[in-house]
Amino acid sequence: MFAMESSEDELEEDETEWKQHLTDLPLTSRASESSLISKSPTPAHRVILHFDLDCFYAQVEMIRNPALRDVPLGIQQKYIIVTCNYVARQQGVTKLMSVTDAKQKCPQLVLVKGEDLTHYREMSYQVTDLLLSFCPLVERLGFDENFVDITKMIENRLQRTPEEFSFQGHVYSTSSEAAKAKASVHPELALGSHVAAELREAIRCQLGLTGCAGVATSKLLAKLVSGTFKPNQQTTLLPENVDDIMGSLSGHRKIPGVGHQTAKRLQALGLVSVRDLQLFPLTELEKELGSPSAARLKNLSLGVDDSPVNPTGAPQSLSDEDSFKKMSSAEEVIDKIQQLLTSLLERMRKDGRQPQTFRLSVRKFSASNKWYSRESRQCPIPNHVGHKITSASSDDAPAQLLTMAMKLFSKMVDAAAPFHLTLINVCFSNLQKPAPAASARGSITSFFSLSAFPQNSAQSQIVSPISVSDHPCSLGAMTPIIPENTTKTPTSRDAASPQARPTQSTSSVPAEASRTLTTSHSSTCSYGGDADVTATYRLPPNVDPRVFSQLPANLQMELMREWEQRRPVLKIPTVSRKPGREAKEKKGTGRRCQANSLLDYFKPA
DNA sequence: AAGCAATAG
DNA sequence: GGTTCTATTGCTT
Repeated sequence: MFAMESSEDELEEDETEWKQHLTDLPLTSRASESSLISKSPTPAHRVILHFDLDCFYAQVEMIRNPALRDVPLGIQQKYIIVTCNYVARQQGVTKLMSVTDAKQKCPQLVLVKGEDLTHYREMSYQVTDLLLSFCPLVERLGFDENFVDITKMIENRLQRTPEEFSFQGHVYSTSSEAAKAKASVHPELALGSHVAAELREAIRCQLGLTGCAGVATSKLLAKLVSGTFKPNQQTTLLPENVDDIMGSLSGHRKIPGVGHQTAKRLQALGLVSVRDLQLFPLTELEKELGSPSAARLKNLSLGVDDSPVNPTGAPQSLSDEDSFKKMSSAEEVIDKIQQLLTSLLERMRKDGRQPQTFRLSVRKFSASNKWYSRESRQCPIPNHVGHKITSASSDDAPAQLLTMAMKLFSKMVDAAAPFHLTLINVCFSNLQKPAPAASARGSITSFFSLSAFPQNSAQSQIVSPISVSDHPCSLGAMTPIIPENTTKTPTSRDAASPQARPTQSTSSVPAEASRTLTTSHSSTCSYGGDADVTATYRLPPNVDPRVFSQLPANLQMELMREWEQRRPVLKIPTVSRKPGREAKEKKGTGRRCQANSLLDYFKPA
């Protein structure tokens, strides 16, 4: 906030020298041009949308309790206001302000506790899913932002109806009069602005949320431009104004990807403004940051970003954490880990996937090094334990995980000596897709869910999205909330049908399935490469070979790969336990006894 | 595979 | 900047 203002005088002298280097820089990436297998070489002009919900947590709470609409509202986590509504902002409350300061600024401020992210997380995924129902290329950034690559959609629509558009919303640094003339120069962006407006309207009428959107040719530019008019507005950036918007940034720290550490290193080189970075010789920058980072950063400073919108899919890890002033006793630690595990296990069970690794993190207090330092230890989750997490019947998963947690804990903290923790985090990662149901119906269902998620970006691009104006929301007469669509759209990804992240291996599941899939599946049986596949591989005992052979070949391979993965490769002995101790823990004779045995971890060695 | 640093909202 | 409660990516071993 108090970053030094750039003193351009010092740097002025060398500018001409630097400018020469500047001309050597490729202004666009040529990477895709040399690709031999390029089904779709990245088009010259992409259309990227960035969506950013207004004060997201506050909006969610105002939906849950409409009485909060017109009062100054702050969302409180521990002793800080993490966000607040616009009524509160008018009275001087800001993000990340301490509760004390906020109350002083605004005595009538209403506070809602926001440490439990459940509702925010759920609403966040509803927004992403809604966007996914229009277009398969959606990338999440935190809980309240999404990128959408609508290039294909725009191309299709422009070919079909080459109608003339003006812009919806603002156009960066150009008057509405001038914008009208620009619409024919940049029809993709003009159309993009209309798509952005319709998607914002869909989010508003189906979910009740408002937000900003940015329309541009890259993620970088879409994100930078989306915030220029707030709240609940949108703006489009034209290519001719790229230099303007980059120059408008108050410093290189404002470039997405330049965090505190990078900013410090740049400042050590005498660089403060974005312009400084643009003019600094790449070779010099490489010495400080390494070649790939330097090139990327320099391009970003010039407003050049060819990074793709990577479909996010289901989360790669689930974690739960709590922070506190001081935790220094064994009993507290055990109790806290138990609490965290309980809620994390419930989330894990709803997700349906099976975690393969478990991590425990702590933050230790140290007066000198108040700095952000966490330590963590992780371990594989033995197969039998992993299964108990999802198959809800078994009740002793918590106990086993607690035991594992305490083993990990003892690797970080010598509990025999005094300790002072300020945070504990538990995390499941390496999440594996659940085994598909064995019945025919189950297999068909999993066909739906496997195909419903974009498997990779190249394939997904082929999807011809429904026209935005076909969406129920824009038909006006439709009731909100439930899209009247077909069977299972990606919109309905939920606890019942979690989607694992798209695998990297190229699956040939037809991408059109995500949109054009209807109830008629007469064709699916025609693939039948039955004898070959079923003969060469062993199917799990609960799978009917006849049903399996009727599945499309690509799905068969998908399933085989999964089963290969989860086959009892071997017991991983990393959590080695002594037989005696294990026996003692297994009989859950009660919480008291359990805790007592766990306290062993705190005894002197 | 493990652990951490950096970045993000 | 760091607070909070997450989540991702990339580096290093």
